[in-house]
Amino acid sequence: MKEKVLLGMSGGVDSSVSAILLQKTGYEVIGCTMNLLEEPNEQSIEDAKNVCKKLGIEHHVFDCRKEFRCQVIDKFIKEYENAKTPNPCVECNKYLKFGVFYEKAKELGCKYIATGHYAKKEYSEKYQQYVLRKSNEEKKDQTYFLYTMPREKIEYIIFPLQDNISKDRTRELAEEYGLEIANKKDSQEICFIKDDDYQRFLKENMKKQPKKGKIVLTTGEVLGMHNGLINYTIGQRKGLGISYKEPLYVIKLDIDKNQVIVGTEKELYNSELEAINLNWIINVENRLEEGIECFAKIRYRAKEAKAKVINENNKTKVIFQEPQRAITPGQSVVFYDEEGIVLGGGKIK
RNA sequence: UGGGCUGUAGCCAAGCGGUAAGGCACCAGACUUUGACUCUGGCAUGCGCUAGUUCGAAUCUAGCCAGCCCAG
Repeated sequence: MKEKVLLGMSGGVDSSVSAILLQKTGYEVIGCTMNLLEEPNEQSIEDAKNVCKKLGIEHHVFDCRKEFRCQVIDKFIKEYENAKTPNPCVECNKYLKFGVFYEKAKELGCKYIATGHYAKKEYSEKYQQYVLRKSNEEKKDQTYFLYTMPREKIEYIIFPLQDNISKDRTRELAEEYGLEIANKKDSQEICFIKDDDYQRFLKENMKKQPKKGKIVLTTGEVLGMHNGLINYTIGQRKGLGISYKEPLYVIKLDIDKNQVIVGTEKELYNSELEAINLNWIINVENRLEEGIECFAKIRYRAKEAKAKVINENNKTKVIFQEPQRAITPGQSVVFYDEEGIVLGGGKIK
């Protein structure tokens, strides 16, 4: 009997091609689209349905609006209220894909769940367990968003694209199989903000309105005014509206004084951070007292950097060999071993 | 009021007789399953104003205007 897989389908190229690949491998595929938004993207659902129809597989739409609202959107807003810079995609994977979606799969009698992520799952002899590993397509690798995956669930997730060499190849496959969405643009920006204007979104959805405050140079010199901390993030250069002899970047957001602290590029570098809300995929917690040597990545699209993760005074510190640029509270830090296997990750405090 | 200095794009600023560098800011695009960063491109027919000298003036001359400083 064929094993049943529940595949999350966004209506995009990656998840559609995933459906084909799963089917070819011999799974019984059930497609599903999670409806996350108050104003659903009908086109996405339609596209996913059409692909399923073409392949002759079942398709379901799950209403996940409530979970998405409270686990992703509300948290996103709250983080900004605390002068952090959240990454909603990380939360969405944690609560929706590995949470709601996984439960739905069980209800439908599926042993596995699958997504169109660019990431690898494999059994590791070294760790004697299933692991998450960086995709061969380094540029598209999405393991950064997936580190919250519970250790025991890894065995049951499938990334059909994992042996695929590239995004271009994915599109070729879509073309070969005659999928109409083969040339659909990659998704990007924040999915729940239609016009990509997250500042407007926050102003409309925050309880307290952002307050004006001072923009201060690291020397203490006041250079101008800002329209609310929500409009800024660490490392930001654009939108400061200040002219200076050299480019200025946001170094720090001071929530108590309601100030944006700016400085020069070299003031952006730091060798240390504190991580919270950690999730370890590989069981290395017992080595945290002595420190774990690994490669840490502080933002999507950043290069991993040699670092040591160590517990000190009940805090988890990450100490980098080379200072890192613009370490930003609210973003995630993800740890890899030398082979690109995800050890775990956490949030930057 | 006398003496000195300064006036180039939104800001800073080169230029010193040969046809307006650069930086910041801003705008557009690329990149991107978050926000940033980054990259590429755009951005003064005109140099406080008005005359003049010159083949040619932001550059020299005169007058005027504005700001700053020092004297009273």
